[in-house]
Amino acid sequence: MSDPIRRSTKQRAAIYDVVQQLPNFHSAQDIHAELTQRGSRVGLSTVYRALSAMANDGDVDTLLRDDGETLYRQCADSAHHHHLVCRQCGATIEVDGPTVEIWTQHIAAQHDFDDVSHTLEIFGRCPQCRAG
Amino acid sequence: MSDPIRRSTKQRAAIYDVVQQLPNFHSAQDIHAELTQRGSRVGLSTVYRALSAMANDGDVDTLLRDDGETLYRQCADSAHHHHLVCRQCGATIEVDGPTVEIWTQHIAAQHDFDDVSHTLEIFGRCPQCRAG
DNA sequence: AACGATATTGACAATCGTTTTCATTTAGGA
DNA sequence: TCCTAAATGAAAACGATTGTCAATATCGTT
Ligand SMILES: [Zn+2]
Ligand SMILES: [Zn+2]
Ligand SMILES: [Zn+2]
Ligand SMILES: [Zn+2]
Repeated sequence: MSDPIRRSTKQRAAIYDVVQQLPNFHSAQDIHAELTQRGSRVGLSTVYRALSAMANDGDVDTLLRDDGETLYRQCADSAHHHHLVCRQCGATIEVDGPTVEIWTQHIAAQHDFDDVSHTLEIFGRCPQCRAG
Repeated sequence: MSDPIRRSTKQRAAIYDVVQQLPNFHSAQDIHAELTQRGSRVGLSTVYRALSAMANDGDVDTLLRDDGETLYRQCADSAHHHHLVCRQCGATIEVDGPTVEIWTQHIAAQHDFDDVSHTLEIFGRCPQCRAG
């Protein structure tokens, strides 16, 4: 019933470092490629496992791409927030919307829904990409 | 360059009917199974193609599940709206949030983002499921 | 009604992200 | 050091979706 004791490994440390250092959202395979690039030979399965765990623990944010691929990112803000993401270059800005949070609560209460959560992402084209 | 002329077929009509009649969100495979159940022998590829086209034309709404599977639904409101979805039974309520719409515009403008869109879904447990 | 160009279908294979398997390795407490 | 369970990774399995392509069906034209 209780979760197994978690041991610290070279691999997880390496994965953590990469996620920490990469800007914006990246796929598990991206991160695995980056690790390989850096000479860290870590199995792809391990990368998937580590990222899932980190996301589960709330240590990293996840973003579901239109095609279903999951992207991971280490955000500055550990509290609940959302993202404004450039569709073209992936530039990501963390945004906060107290009003939206309240609104979702309202809607849920209004329909007598329980145990509420929500997903919200804003997509667009950043100034750099518009200029380029 | 121009799109090919679209011809109407038995298969697409059958798919359309099923989507029209099924409540809530369902996967392409769900819909294919329902068609088979009804005795309509339609290829799975055709179901995928038809649903993609319908979604593309804005005739049906789509919802990305956590695991990346795409769900389709025929909504009553053809205009832009969002959903309050029961995590357990899939019961879906269409909701409107003018405030949220304005807020996303604000955020985008504030960061000089262009060509803005957004995704927003609310998940929870409906009263029926709480009772059950 | 028959024709012909081409849009559509569907069985099947291929793709691709992700998960599982399981034998081997490793972390960390005794 | 020793032991046990956690962790790894190579490879296979998985599952949703897409591509292939020969056969079929639609629809404007004759
Ligand atoms: Zn950009
Ligand atoms: Zn929120
Ligand atoms: Zn429910
Ligand atoms: Zn909206």
